Amino acid sequence: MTGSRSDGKPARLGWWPEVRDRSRDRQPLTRDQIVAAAIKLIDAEGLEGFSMRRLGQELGAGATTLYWHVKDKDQLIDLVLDESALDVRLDDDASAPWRDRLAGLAREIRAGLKRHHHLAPLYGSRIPAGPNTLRVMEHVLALLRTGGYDGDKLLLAFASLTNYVIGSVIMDNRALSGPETEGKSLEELRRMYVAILASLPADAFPNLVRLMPEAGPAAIAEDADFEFGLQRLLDGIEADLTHSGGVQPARSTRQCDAREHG
Amino acid sequence: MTGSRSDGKPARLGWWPEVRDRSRDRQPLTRDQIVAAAIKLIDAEGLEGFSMRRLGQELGAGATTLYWHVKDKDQLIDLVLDESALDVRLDDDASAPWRDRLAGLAREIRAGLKRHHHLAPLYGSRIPAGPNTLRVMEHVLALLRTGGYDGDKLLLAFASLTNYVIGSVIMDNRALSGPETEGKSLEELRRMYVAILASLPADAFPNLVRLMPEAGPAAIAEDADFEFGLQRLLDGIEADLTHSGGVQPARSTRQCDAREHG
DNA sequence: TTGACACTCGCACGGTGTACCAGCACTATT
DNA sequence: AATAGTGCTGGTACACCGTGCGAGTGTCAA
Repeated sequence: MTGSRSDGKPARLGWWPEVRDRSRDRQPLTRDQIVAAAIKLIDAEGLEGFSMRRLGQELGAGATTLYWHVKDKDQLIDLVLDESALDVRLDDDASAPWRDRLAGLAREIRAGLKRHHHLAPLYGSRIPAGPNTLRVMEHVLALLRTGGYDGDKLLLAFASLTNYVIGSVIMDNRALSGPETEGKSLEELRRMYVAILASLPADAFPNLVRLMPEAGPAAIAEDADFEFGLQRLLDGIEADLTHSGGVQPARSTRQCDAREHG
Repeated sequence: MTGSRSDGKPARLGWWPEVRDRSRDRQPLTRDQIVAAAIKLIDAEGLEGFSMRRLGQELGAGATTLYWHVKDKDQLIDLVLDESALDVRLDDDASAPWRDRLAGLAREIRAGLKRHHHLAPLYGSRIPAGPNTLRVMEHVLALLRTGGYDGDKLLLAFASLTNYVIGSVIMDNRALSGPETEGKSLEELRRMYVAILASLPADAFPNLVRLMPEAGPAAIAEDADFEFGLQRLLDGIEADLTHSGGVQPARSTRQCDAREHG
């Protein structure tokens, strides 16, 4: 990737200055550059392959140089997580029915997080509060308010949806990115699970053994489980809103800054 | 903790054999002992404080001794996770309405996992398939089948519930076990979040700023969000069952080994 | 010319997981 | 009784990690 280093040539000392990363050698490194490189590195090699030394190397810099721009590996990861939240697209169609908008938003968040699926395990241990993450949260809250949620229930509905979406991303990730599942096709994965479950003792785990043979490919399809549960959750939320006097038609209550005109 | 070692006494050599961990010095170490000690250590000090050297020390053994009984730190963690699944209590009241049984089961799984809340981040990166975990899964599947689920939808409903429960445990954990939130009371936590959210720019995040002041203590109460979403999810599931011809009275369909007689 | 400042990075420390292997206490076999 | 095996222990060593420290660089202001 960097200039050839070990190819004998004396390389015209000082003329073509024989360096690795031209773009950096004059300008100082930037926090943004570091975060971007970190995301790229993690996307490419997963969290295992991510270390400060390795990242420095990737940037053509010494490992400890990074500490001028960033307090910690921890802080860097927080920055990475928040930056990755930028990949959640928040354009939603304000003319669509409220429920569809909410479903679409949930799907977009999930899709955005899955764009950097190696980050998924990190959601389990830190609570990001960067501007980009907050922007996403704000958007969800606004939409929930538009639907009629308020006070206690706004918080409860918000947390429930978050639980579900994050949970689905995490569960997906761990099913798809183990060392032995990495890069397998869906059909291969299905066969693998069938084999594993079929090997279980049928007397102790009758339902597990029957599970995969009975379920067709549609049930294994990407997002199928997420979509099913999402619809059930929205069923319940909708019912809750109508029951408790809230309204769910598209454009009734106060706007609450839900970016109706995007 | 161990016997006094450096207190001058010759210690009656060989009579009271002056060792640290009596129970071990004759019998060899056991994998079960190791796993148990690992859980205890993680419960006490979190994942940070857990290393092979530290664990060995805790057992009065050399660090590398553990590798005779266990392949990897990775494998050890898998064993720990599966062992911790034993703390999920699966006694349910077969005479209760189906929906209540399912809710109770979900609550129990969540409660069981939260008994070792330091393990929560690990659910994000590995997919446990030990006997105890499978036992829990089997139980959920059996109950879902009792309710009328089958084929594709059985898998979908199972995955949805799992997503939600695991997600809620993970989100809870990360809200409650950061370095700055550890051991705070609920009221303190609430105040903390209020302060954080209140400090945000109100024009960019109007709904986030209003969120906490509007939500009363009931919305912050432990399990409140979990319970709300669970009920909404079950609303949807129930509706789905009645709509698609399934039945949801308590004791109708085939038993499917749901341990009706506990 | 002299500072001050922004920035880079080599060195070193204390930690990690774990491969390797020499050693121990038994038990079974000769 | 001597020997060989076998189950188990743990010390040493290696490669890697995050990161504090401080000596170095280049640039710009005074």
